Amino acid sequence: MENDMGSKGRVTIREVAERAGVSTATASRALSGNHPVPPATRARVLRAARDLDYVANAHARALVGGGRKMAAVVVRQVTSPFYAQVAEGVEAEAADRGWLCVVGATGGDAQREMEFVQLMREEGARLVILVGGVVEDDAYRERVAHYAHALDSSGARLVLCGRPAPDPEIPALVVEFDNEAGARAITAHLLSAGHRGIVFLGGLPGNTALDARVAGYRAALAEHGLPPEAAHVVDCGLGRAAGHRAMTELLKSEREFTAVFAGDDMVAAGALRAIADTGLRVPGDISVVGYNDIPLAEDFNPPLTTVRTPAEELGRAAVRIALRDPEHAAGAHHLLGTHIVVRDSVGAPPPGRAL
Amino acid sequence: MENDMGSKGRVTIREVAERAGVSTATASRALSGNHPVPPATRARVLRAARDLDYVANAHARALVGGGRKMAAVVVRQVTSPFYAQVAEGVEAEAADRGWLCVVGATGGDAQREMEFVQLMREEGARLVILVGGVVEDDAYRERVAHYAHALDSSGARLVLCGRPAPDPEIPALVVEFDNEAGARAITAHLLSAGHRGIVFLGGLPGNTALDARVAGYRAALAEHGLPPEAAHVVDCGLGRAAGHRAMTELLKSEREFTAVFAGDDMVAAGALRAIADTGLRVPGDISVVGYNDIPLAEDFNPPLTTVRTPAEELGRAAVRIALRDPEHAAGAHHLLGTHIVVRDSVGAPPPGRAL
DNA sequence: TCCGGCTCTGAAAACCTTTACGCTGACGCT
DNA sequence: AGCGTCAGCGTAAAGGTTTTCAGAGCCGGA
Repeated sequence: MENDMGSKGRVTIREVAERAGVSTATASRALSGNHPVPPATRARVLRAARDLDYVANAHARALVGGGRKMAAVVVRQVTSPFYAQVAEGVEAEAADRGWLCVVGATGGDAQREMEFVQLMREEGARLVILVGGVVEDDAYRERVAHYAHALDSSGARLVLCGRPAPDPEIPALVVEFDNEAGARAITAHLLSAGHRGIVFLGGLPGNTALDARVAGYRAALAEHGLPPEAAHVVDCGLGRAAGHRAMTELLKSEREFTAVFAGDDMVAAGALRAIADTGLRVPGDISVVGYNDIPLAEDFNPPLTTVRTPAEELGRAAVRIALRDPEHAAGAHHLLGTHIVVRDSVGAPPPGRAL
Repeated sequence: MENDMGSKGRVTIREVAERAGVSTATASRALSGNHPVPPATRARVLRAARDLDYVANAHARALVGGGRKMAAVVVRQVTSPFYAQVAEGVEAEAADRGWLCVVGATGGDAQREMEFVQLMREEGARLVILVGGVVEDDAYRERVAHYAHALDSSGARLVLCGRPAPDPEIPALVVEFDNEAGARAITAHLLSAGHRGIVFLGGLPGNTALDARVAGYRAALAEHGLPPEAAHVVDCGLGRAAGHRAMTELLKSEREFTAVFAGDDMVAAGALRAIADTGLRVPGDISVVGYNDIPLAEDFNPPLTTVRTPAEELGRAAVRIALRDPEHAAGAHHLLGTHIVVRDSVGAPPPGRAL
């Protein structure tokens, strides 16, 4: 810093070595600490590097080292609170190990997902984390199988967060929440508050995460001795807008219900607004629960009772598990637990409308 | 893909060249399209590359090419809705040009910020975007000056989003919202609704973004002929928790007021909750406005009147501007406009408490 | 005294791609 | 026929680091 090199190119290890009066080999060893070097020499090299403001060239390093400490996390969009939390977890766990974390947003487009994975292969990422549920069709299965084999052949690991592996034999690792258990728990919560007419808002057939929640919802109803017809699933998909639209429809329909189980908190946000728009009260007239416990869920109107899925922990777990069992992990399936958090959006069903 | 190489190492351009019956130079030219090559040869090379599932090694490419198309965006935390939007904008604009985008989260720690910038220098990032207001002390000025010179000397660009350049001469570019104008506009909105007792919740002296909002707030009051004492700034800083705490304090104090101008939407979220906790109504008893218009602001209770700062556009603008004027940009200062969005959290002051 | 082994260090290879340079052969013009 | 031009393509160098291999010097033990 004191003698800033006005020259254009970066300072290389050769110049550091020269200044310290050693060879590049010794300089490299002193700088990387990879191989023992006598303290005096080491100090000289470090001093020279500091004087010249030397920064190692990560590309040269990666070129010889074969790969690099880099993790990639790909989500639908960064602005979704849930995905953002997962990404933050990945970033944090990566940073803890000195790894770099790059994030890609696909906007839900398979094409962009493929391009991004390809880019990561070129960049030599050693860990690719695909997060977010998805509808599992043939195109999906083929795509993921391709990723898995391609990454595996270059020594990288693939982890699927909340989305299924197309085949247990594939060299990929699955880490997700136990959606069925979570959904069962929160449905039971509604049931024990006295609700019998509970509709599930936000189904998306083929999306494994949502399908699991629907399964948990049905299971809870069955456990309470309700007939299968008691279940009513509105397949409106996710997002605030979808929730608002579907809830508005639902309120205009003939359907009798006293509680809504939203597929995730954003759907719940839309549903709450739709309910408020018609002048009904939550939880006085209708109870609402969500899923995921996004950071602002407690600021909804009213504060939302929901299922807490520790998203940041999901991200951390993904990299931790992937890096822990380098060999054994392929095909493994990890389930993370959830718990419900009770706020103010659930009450007893209104006397007049109890079924 | 059809003949998957079971070998460990990646397929190199040599193998592709060999299979296509050309030299590596020709293969490189055909693959990169950087130099004209007869269609027949080109097709043979592309075919070979596809057969072998060849992926270029980005490191080797960057090594010889000197640098790489990579942008870095560093924020306090990815889970903050505002920062997430900015990051998404950067990612989108970068992706549009085939650039890679890496994000770093500092948690507000200067140490981690420095480490991350250092890492970006090693990685050869050509664009580093520091986003988020910050208290401008000597340590900050020195740090940023160091970043700017260090990055500049290796041909990379530094842009500061919503934070000040320590010195107009420094090789950095500033892109931010016109905080003063936005704050003045929304304060005027409260004034024209009849409010005279307006407190600003969320000051953070030294933080230039907040200071500018406070300045706009004071300016609007002055323009309406109110004495300087009419201004009351609570320096509680940002975040939902801070807003909740400060609002609770404020309600217990002697201070007379009918409206609250929260430093950002998260502070407003906390304030709204604190107000609801005491049984007061918004906007019946107190009006509240926020700043930033985060995606969930319309789901607050009540939907929040706030200032829309197009955060994604800020991110896009940062990379667009930085890449547009490669040379001329140093020291430039760009201001982005904002506008207020009116929802339901502002009403007339209650008759009994109007000042 | 001699030798085995140990520590420290340097030369050079390897990593993979791009590109400057130069060669060959074909074609057209004079 | 001779020459200039140019397309097409290969050789080799360059880019910065790590790591292997081997040499040099030294110490202790026999």
